[in-house]
Amino acid sequence: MGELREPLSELLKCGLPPALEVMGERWSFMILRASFNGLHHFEEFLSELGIARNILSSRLAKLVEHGILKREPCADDRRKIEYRLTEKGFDLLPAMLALRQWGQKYGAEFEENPVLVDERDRLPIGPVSILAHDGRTLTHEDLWFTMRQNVGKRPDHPDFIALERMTSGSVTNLQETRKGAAS
Amino acid sequence: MGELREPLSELLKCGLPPALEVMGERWSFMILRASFNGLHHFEEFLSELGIARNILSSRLAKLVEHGILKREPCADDRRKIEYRLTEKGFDLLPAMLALRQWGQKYGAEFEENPVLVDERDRLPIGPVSILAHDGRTLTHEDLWFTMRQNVGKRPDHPDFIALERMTSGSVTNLQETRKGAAS
DNA sequence: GCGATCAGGTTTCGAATCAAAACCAGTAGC
DNA sequence: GCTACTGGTTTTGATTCGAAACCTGATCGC
Repeated sequence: MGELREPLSELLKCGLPPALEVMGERWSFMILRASFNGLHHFEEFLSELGIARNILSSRLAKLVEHGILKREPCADDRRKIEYRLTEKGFDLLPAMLALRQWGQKYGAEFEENPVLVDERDRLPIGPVSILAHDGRTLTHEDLWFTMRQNVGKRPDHPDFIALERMTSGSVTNLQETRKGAAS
Repeated sequence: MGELREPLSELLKCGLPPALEVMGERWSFMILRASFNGLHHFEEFLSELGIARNILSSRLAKLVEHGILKREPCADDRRKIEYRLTEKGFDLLPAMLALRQWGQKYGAEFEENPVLVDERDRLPIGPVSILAHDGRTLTHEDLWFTMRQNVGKRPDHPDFIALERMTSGSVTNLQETRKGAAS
């Protein structure tokens, strides 16, 4: 990703802070992982994760509040509550897997077992990847930032060069360029 | 992912806990994001992120300790210290982007600007994806768990059916099967 | 029906973590 | 040698975490 930068003033203005508000807290990802593994009940999470009771209670409440899990009383036994992933929750799978694969690559001394496979051919899945719009896989060296109105413009475009060389000082100019182009 | 489960006893035995040991702490992902954006110095992180001084200090130390950033004194001004991403740090990009895209999709009311593009055609990147070994993109509905020695076996294999129907009680049996097959 | 048990919580209280502010130690510039 | 800058540490209070005890509404056994 070279020396390019996002405008520093916009560092907080991206999807990361809202994502971290829920998933940045301790145990959130572990609870999510347990959910992906088919756990649905309070006491299951409690005994499998080794989390404290009150913390589990407040985490589940927060995950429900943010629409990642849904909470519904069991039909057959009304003492029980079912916690199930919503679509929004399932959408966290790439993030969870990417983190897990990274931890496996660098942190773990053991082999995972069982292993996640593609249902179709039952072969292990590949690494979670960053894709171009046409499906090529990209690395950090293939990525650049550009202002929205310059998407698709060739790198010899003046705004582009400005962006590649972006420093703290050049940000203001670029912001002005943006406003000018928009009006 | 249906009703299948990983053996519950192995819930803790995966890449997630080691990954969360570093990246699960508050600010770790924000510091990482700032690093991807070309910030290298203590005071830069401090003023851009709005993090407390002592916390930043201990987070940077931890990220360095875990080999995600490297810490080296500046050649020209020995008051300054440079924090730079290592290869291990760059490998967190898919996880960070997946989280960020999720936050953008569900949490943010604003459009991101600037936007991440593919260097080659300057078009915005696609979503971070789970890939099969042959490059097809997979959703959670395409994924199954299977024991390592059953990789590639057709779904009509007896162990496979056991796995698809896996419940808390059937885990023990499967573990026995595994041991039997290994010996 | 009634006591025992179970699921899913709250409450309480000590320990660890976070955050704001003040202080400190090497450079660097002049 | 004086001052400012960079990258810390220390101190102190607020927040969060965690273990254990307690509570409330089903369900079960009889």
